[in-house]
Amino acid sequence: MIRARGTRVVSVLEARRAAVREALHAALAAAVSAGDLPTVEVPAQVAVGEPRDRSHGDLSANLAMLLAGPSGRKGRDVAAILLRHLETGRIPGCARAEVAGPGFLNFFLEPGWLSPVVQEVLAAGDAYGRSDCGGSRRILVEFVSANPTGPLNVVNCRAAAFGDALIRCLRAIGYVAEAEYYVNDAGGQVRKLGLSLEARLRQLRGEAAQVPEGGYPGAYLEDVARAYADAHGDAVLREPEDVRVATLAEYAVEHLLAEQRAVLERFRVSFDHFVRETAIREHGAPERVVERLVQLGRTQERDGALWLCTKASNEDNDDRVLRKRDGSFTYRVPDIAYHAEKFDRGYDRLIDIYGQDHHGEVPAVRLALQWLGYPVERLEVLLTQMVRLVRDGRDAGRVSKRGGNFIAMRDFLDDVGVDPARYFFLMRTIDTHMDFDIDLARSQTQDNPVYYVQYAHARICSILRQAGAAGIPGVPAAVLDHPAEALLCHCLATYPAEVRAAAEGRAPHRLTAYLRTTAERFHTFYVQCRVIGEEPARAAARLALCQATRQVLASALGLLGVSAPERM
RNA sequence: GCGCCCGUAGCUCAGCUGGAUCAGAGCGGCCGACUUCUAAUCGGCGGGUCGGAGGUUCGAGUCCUCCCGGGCGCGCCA
Repeated sequence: MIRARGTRVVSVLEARRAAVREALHAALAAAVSAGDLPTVEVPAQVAVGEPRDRSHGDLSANLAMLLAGPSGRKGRDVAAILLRHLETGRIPGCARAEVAGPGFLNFFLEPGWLSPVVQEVLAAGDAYGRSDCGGSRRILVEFVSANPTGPLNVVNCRAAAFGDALIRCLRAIGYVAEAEYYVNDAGGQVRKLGLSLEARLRQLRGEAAQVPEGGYPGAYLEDVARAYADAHGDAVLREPEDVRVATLAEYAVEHLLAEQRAVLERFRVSFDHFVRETAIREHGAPERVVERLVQLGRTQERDGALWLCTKASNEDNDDRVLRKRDGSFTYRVPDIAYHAEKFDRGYDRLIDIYGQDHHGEVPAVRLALQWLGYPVERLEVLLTQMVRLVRDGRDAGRVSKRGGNFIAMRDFLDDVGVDPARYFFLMRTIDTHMDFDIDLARSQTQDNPVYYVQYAHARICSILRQAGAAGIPGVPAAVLDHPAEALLCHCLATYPAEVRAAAEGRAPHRLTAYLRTTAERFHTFYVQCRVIGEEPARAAARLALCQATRQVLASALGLLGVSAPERM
């Protein structure tokens, strides 16, 4: 490991890239002063990447192609000129460089040049892959936020896995990220919930009550009714209607919310804040939002209702009602007030994770917030696409929060297991309309990719146990120059960048791809390279590689909230 | 009709911030490998005009336009 500029640690990969970059700049200067190239502006971003195909070298630069336009020459010609002026001696361990393709300069380094990364990983320990890119900036991530009118389902499961993994990734790169759940515990739906519970309670007493039209007919309210009766009897039924409904609605909300929290906890998803709509309404925030929007001239009275004039903005395709004819607010008013309140709490960035079926509401909320003077550019709305259920190879109906066809998250976890469920959802981008094969999920034991990765971890643990018993030290006693070792080292070296990309790109699914590649390379290494029984220096070096690989696998799995078993 | 998302191998999906050395993985199919650190593994074979057509560029799966196909929204429901 090389220390440069104070305490900043530069990895062997970064250091070698920097050396290539510097050598290229020197070559360019030499070429210009020799008159081989016209004076050109040096591009700010000279990419020094790692080619996928190993026959293309270890590092690759696109500088010549960037200069092709400005210098009026072909990329290949510029590359040849640069190569002529290039002093490969400036790059440690550089055996040769060559021109390839449309003008790439490819650099071939000595075998095993990435070996030092093993010590970097082991020295950094759990901190390897973490960074302070976020600079302790505060991010609030709101997700799941399901209505407290029923159990969570598979769609919520997708959002939960994504939001939680994203938060873990953001924290890993130095953001102060907080998880928030917004509880819609007010409004017409909650009243209907109370009425539905009342019907169930009456049914318990043998009355011929019916769950009202537009209510919640799910069987789960029968359980809630029994729980209520056990705790409080049925005296509430003799109260006046408004007291009756409010009491039962509140009970149902608390009961269902507790169930939601329990299943989320089981799914390893925890929230820092549960913010309730009733709390937002309590001090008149919705009224103030409407007043200000009226004062700002962004509203219009029409047909007895108050409308937000969003259509004129070109960002929404219709105006939206704020206050209904009956005088009550639509759900979007407390929604706007809630977002205003989130801004007021002083976060540097707000992230909302919603289902695609709510995307139509986003423009109105954004516009209202913008008009109210909030910095909406700091609000990111991420939409998770729908999940299509497939059973017996056929469409088993779409899953939406409002559709009747859903699988409860609790049952889903019983079938599939937490690790596979999390991994399964995190393998795909949230933009994908994913097919969820119920049969495959049920049978997933060996086919699920999560086991492939976990197995690599368990295999390493087995080696570590036996090597420990054999007294083999894990130290860099030899250069790791076997092709399988080199590929594995490369995975270790790119891990920090991968974590950062996952966090900043809001794309934790990148880590599942990374894990697969790393596990695959370990399995290949396992078959091709033995640890125990090799001559001592090589055994020690390979053992260190195993330790470093285990550490990175465990770290990446941890960012996804998936366990890293020591035995399987 | 309008808005958002998607269209890549038989199936399910990757392909990072405005392109290059990007056509991939897994599963399924076929053939091989357990007396040595876990075979939940490894090696090999076959498989795609990247929905279509234009455009920008030295270069497009990736960017722009249009078209086709699918999903979801477009409630004084949330």
